[in-house]
Amino acid sequence: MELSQRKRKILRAVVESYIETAEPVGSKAVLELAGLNVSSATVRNELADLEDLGLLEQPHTSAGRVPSPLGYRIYVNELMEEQKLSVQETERINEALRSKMAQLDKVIDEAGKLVSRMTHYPAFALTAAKERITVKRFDLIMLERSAFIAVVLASNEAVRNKIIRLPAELSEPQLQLLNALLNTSFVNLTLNEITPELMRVAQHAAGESYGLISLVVSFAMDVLQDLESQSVRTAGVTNLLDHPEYRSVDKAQPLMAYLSEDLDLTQLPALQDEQVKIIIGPENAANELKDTSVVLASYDIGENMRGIIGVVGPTRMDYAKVAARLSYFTDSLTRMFGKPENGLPAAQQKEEPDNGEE
Amino acid sequence: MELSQRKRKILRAVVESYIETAEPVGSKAVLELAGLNVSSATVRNELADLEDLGLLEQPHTSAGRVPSPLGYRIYVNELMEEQKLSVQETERINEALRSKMAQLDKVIDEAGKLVSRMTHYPAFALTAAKERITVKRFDLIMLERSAFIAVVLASNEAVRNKIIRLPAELSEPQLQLLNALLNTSFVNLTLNEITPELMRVAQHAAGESYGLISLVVSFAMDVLQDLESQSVRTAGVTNLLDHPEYRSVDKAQPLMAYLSEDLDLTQLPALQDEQVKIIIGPENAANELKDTSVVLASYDIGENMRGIIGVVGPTRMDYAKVAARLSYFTDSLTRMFGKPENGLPAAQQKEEPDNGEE
DNA sequence: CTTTAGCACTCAAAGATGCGGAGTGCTAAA
DNA sequence: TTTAGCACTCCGCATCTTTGAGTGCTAAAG
Repeated sequence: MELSQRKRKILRAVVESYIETAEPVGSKAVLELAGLNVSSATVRNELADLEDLGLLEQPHTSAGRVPSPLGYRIYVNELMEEQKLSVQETERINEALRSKMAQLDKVIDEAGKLVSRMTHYPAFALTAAKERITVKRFDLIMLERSAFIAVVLASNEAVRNKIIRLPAELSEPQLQLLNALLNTSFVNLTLNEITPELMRVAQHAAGESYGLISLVVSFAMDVLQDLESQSVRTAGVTNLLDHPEYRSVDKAQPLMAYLSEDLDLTQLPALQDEQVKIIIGPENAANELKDTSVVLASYDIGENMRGIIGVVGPTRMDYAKVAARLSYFTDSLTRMFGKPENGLPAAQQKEEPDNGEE
Repeated sequence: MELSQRKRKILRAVVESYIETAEPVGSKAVLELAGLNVSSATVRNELADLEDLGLLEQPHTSAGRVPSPLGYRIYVNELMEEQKLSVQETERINEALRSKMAQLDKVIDEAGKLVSRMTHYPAFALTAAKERITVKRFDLIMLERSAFIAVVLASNEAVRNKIIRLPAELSEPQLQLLNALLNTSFVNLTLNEITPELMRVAQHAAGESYGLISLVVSFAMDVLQDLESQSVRTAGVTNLLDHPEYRSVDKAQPLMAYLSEDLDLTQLPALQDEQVKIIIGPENAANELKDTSVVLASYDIGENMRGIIGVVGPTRMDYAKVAARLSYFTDSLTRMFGKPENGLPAAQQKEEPDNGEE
């Protein structure tokens, strides 16, 4: 479908005005905004054409026009101009990243908050493993005679630990033995490769040990589970209330509840690398989002993890602004977590963005 | 101030009816609810008296009565009946505790969510150290030639770790030396006892080491800071919208923003042991809460940590219900985290509610 | 002294009415 | 193809009215 230059100008004017004011746009307003040298009647004819094409809608006869989802789609694909961030703004983002993101664990949490604050829309953030995660190494640290710390290093460089207490005492050599056994039998296995049989065999090899093996291994399994599971975090849900389409509680409530409680990630579309994806209204798989738009972007944490950040807002969302901020933000994150090329420079910066534990 | 028996009955009827319906209560309604054998005119006289005493208010002449904050206070202190939880409900709570709270770290998070779900009001949860926390022990685990894991065991039994990468290589003996030095110089010190001088001295004692000491120690300081800082978590904020006093966005928005972003804990009153505290409307220190009530209860995690859980709602909150659930919940938590009396029974249960790390 | 019945009064909430204005579609002329 | 003109539509807003729940007061009864 080819639109005339004038129609494109008009469509763009309608979308941008509606984004700004949330009021239906009339022919006179278009005239000014698009800077056309024709009369309002001409514009009206064009508007009627655009409506026939399904790009605009009329809330009722004799009201101005409002973009339809399809209209937004065309705007986003063809008419929208890339927004540049101001230097100020990029600095604010960088500053926030530097100070808040030192701990890997806090990334998801803080990322959502920051993006939400930047855009004034609710945001969510999640990370997911790119591949199955395994235990790279076990370390057991003696604490007292009847307790030790189990430290698990996972394939994605995450480290987790737990104090394990025993119903009996244990000697240092025993612990060493156990440690060695773990490091030979349970390393480089994905979650479902760790079978009960394997446990039984190892148990047997260890001789006694009060089911010690299984205590440590089941902790390791918890860790793997946890690392592989996507955890979502939602932030800034109350921002919704600032936008006129959610001034009524009846409108806002279901969406807010969905966002803060049942956000369903399986409904997200696949995401290409390095790309901002915009999903407009009914394009959303989730019913709760049929009247809202979602802007998504992804970032990489090292080699094995990837995260997604999304912004949710009314279809009348300022796509240009949100997309610009989101893509700058995720780019910065990816850069920040870029793997140290040769294995050592990370520690040279004063605050190392390394793999840390909470 | 002594209230006649009849006045007490009437006050109670007004409060309970208003709690349930959110509508001003008229003389006829009181008549039925309180089961009095007098006429409505008599009740009207009594209502007028109660209003003079400052326990009731009238939204406008010729509307029914509504409890004043003082009225709620008297109701809470003298008239409210302890609610019993149903067996079902206690079972639901216990079940949730068992399955969700295995990890210490998740307690705050989950506690807020659970309480919010139980009460249908927003809830917040936090923990705080009872005393200054110190590092009990350091362990350094060699990873590769230029990286190791630092494991810090804190005095409250929390364990934290971090991978530390170096700009140069390091031998196992060097690492051992470093480890020993840490365990002699930086153990049992509170955050502000770790001075720059101390660091310099240790640095010097270690000879070279590329500022390694300071890398590990500053990580330890981060950990101490983190463990001592109160972290708050808010949950179920959107529940507010279910209550008629927040049907208008203008009412709901500021409170929701306050709860999810700037909740200020310093404004909480001190809390006695084992007690549910109810703060009604203007009794709150924070301005944002002047029109809402807060129900607080505390629980203990082992010996050194204590947590607080709070529920926020309109002054017309179902105090009896909320207080009952909250106190049952915190009691259960305290019991669950009760220190293993003799040091070993914790591991005997199948899921040990022990000190774990995320 | 307390309680009651009766009555006039008040006020919010909800419906009815009317008007102004923004914006349209259509027609006929340029 | 564009434009001016005009009748028409319909929302939003303000005004007015009605309704009904609930009050306070008074005067009589217990």
